[in-house]
Amino acid sequence: MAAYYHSIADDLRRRIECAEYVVDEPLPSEAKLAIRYRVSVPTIRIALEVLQAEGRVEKLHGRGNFVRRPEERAVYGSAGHAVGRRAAESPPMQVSAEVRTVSATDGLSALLQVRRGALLTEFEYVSVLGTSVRGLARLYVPQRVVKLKGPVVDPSPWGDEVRSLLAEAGVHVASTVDRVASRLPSTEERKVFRSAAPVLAVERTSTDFSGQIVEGALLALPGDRAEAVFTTRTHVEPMEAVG
Amino acid sequence: MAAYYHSIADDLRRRIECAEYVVDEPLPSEAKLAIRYRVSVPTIRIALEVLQAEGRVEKLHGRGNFVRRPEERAVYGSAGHAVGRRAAESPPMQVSAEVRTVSATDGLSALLQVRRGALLTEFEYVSVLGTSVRGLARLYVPQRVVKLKGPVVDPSPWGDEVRSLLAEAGVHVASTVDRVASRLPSTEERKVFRSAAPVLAVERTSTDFSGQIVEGALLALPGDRAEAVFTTRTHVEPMEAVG
DNA sequence: CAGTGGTCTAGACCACGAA
DNA sequence: TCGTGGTCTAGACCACTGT
Repeated sequence: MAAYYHSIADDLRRRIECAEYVVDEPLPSEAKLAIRYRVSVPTIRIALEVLQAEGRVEKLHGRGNFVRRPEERAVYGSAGHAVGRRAAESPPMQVSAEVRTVSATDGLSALLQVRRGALLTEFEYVSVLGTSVRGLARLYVPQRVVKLKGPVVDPSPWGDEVRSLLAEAGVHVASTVDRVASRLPSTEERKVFRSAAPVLAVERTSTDFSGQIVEGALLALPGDRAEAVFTTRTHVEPMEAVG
Repeated sequence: MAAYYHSIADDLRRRIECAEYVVDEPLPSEAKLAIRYRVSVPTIRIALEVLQAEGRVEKLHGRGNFVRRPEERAVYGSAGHAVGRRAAESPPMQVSAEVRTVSATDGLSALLQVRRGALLTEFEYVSVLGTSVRGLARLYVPQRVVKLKGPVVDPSPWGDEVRSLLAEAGVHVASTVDRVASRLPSTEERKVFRSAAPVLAVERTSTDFSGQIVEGALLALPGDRAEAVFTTRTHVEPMEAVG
């Protein structure tokens, strides 16, 4: 009943932790593993997908399945609130940003609670570590709220500049909500991430003190090479019924 | 280049959104879909996995692939800070809780920063909606910090009682860190969730004002039927470099 | 029992990367 | 060019569900 590919994944995981396979080196090819475990290649591939989703293996097309450390994943932290020891471990990434004006699609209109077609400033961030993409971030600010201008210089991985730009324009964020879900990558994401591993999808909205949504963001993180961290400080005084 | 299973997934998604397939009704069987799209069954299955991970389809062994609404997913909110409209939408779940004493394994010892073998009070929560499990939560409190006692009555889905018990014992949580990652389910989780969909894995630690870890938790949420939401309130005064 | 999805096989052919 | 992983086929057999 316990699928055989799980036994294989467990065995490979154990061998990786025993350093039988070296970090940043490829495992034996899928064909060889199939022979060793006396199963077909697709079965081996499913076992490797399990390890990939754990961040222990990175599949590189045409090269092999490389042993990785899950601790070296990139870290997304809410609204630039850098967090604890993990943040320090997150390796420095190369980030590129583009700014343009778009009009709200159905999805964006629901996220930002603006009418369909409303003008938005879009900030598109791509974070890269070495040759591997660690995150796609699209931030949106309704131009009704404020008309921000690019370009963004020296961008941070998750678009913290937008918050600074908002503050400079006199728009202050009071509260941010991050929704995190897991899904499989879209065609585009699969191409960019070069991976079919599950994606951490983050939907974020920031509101000002009047409750108006002043910023929204859609992030896609490759689940095998990134994670999300949130810090909540408990107030000393027990407080409010939220409303 | 764009895998054909993605086209099939896109087509099915569109038909679902056009209400060509009814919510809570099964799609045509995988065999029939394979004939309709002129592909083999495994290809159809991959397309359905995409929709499953989006929460649009629930696969039920021996019954069929049922159309679902992603909005009806259960919501995990950090440390019981119920959140916005989404929380209201999260349907009420049946929750069972067990309390026992365990000694720290390697993983728990790293999470809680206690020595291996240290005694811990474990709270195990299982949340169910109808017949579908929506979350597994294991909370740990080092007995060195305080020796809590069960049983827990009328448990909440994510173990908020533990926080209350801590407070009653004079232990106050100052800060909570949630790490969210995506992985494929373990053998056990696959059995409990009855699904091979990606799991949202949450590692949580709570510290008191002295920085000591007073509680830790490991949560597994079925990615196709649950999501995580975090709310961050921005302080009015721009503050500290965290360190 | 019949119909469904779950796992697995033993191939085929294509796309990618390095030499 | 050759070895790698990515996609897909056309089955087989098992497990689960409802009748």
